[in-house]
Amino acid sequence: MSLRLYNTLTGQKEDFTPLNPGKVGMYVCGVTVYDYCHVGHARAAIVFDTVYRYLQHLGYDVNYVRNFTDIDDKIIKRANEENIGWQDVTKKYIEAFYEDMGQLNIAAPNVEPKATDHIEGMLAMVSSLIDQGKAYESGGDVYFSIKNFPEYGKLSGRNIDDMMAGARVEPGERKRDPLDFALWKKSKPGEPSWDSPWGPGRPGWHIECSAMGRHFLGERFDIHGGGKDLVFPHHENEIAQSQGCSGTPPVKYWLHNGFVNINEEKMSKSLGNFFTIRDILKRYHPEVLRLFLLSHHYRGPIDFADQYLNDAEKTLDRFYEFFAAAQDKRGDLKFDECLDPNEGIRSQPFIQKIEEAMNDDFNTAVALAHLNEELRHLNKAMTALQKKNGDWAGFDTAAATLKYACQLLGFLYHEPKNYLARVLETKKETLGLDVEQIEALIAQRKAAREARDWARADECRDALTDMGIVLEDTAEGTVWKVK
RNA sequence: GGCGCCGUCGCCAAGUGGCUAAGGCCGAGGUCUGCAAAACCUCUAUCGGCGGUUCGAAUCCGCCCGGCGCCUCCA
Repeated sequence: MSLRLYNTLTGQKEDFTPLNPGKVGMYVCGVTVYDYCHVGHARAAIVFDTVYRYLQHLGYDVNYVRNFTDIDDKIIKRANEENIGWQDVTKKYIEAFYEDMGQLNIAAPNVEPKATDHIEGMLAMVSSLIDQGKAYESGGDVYFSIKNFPEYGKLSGRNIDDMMAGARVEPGERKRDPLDFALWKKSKPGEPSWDSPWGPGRPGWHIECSAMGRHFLGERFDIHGGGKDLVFPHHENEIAQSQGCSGTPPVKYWLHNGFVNINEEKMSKSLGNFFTIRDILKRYHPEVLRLFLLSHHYRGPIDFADQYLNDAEKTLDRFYEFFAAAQDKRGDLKFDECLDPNEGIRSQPFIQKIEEAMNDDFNTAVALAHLNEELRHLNKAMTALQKKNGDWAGFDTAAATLKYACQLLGFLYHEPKNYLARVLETKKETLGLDVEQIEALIAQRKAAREARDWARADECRDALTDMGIVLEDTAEGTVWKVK
């Protein structure tokens, strides 16, 4: 079975057949850099990171473009509020974006263009649209003329007449039809501007992505992604502009991820119910957030709450604890080296199960179910091998395969001991644990146990239990963790 | 008002015409352990309601109830 994916344009799952065999051109709408990213942005980044990783796993040569919108009303507003230059705003938040993406282990796209570096391409498209009679200049603005693009609405499933009925023109706009949208905006005094045949101004948001996509990926490419909220009007308008210019639908497959909700309402700036990525990462490991987001299908909504992150954390802990234990048993063995490069990871039966799940429109939830099952099998195998001191070769390969599969989904990139230490460190801080007291109690318990004073030993543990601390007696001594 | 989505075990979540309805968390019992923990084993749902189509439906259709999104900037 080969990859099938849900195409917003057709409303169906379709077989994925790239325009050029073996190659994939993919454009994903990035962020407007006027503030820190929230968990909703993280979801989009992680969803398309997963798509990117998986396409590469399948052997495609992927050209992945993700842009920055670095000129926009909100950026200008922000700059005015903070009384700094608009480039200071974009520079600051682009840096913050890279920090967040780095933390989340989002693979870098091939190109990350900024809109302001592609003004010329935008001007060329706008001019072309005017020449073809599909756009018009009006008082220094340029608008796309909806009625000259009969297919308008095909992505979002709307028809022009219905939309016309409900549309209104904002005061100050110079449109012929209410649905016409700005390709170029005349700039007000003091605002950033670029010269154009229609006077100084700046590009409309939609033309940015059209121009950058076309520049890097051509007039027609395979995949265009973004959040569901971009379907209309942003992506609808991209189609109108690009197809208006070239005569060709610009994108073969449109992919859209669902929202992150808080108490079943969309997380958004305007509702004020958002958490920034950096807020969350103060309390949870980045891979916890990723695992949580991947435990749901990418197109559906996700409700966000600490409880769910806690669940994901427990799952992730199990994986790392397994690999920490396996590493102990296997000494200096590097699991990565247990896979025969000549044989190819894709021939592994377990990987084929993962592929079966992922081929079905990136069903990461099912893939995770397989990972959990495999983890259980390997825990069992590890215990059995230890008892019998059997042949570990099969185990090593299976563990290496499991690790590969986890990393395919973007987690298990850390040394198990480092991960576990980092999680513990975070909890010490967030819970304000008194480590000295904990360790003193553990020492007392150790002394009591050596004296075979079980009653006293249990008192120590009970005291720790009340503090939320769980003890584990291992061959190397007693370790503790937070429940 | 227009378009669309969702309602599956206490919680999260796959499954969208037919094997015993995945998986995780929580809970119960067990193996192991001085006792625990971890790990492992076992157990826990007939799919919002009603009606229909079908040999057969959580899965298709209709109606109802409940929740949400887009239609303005938004991942």
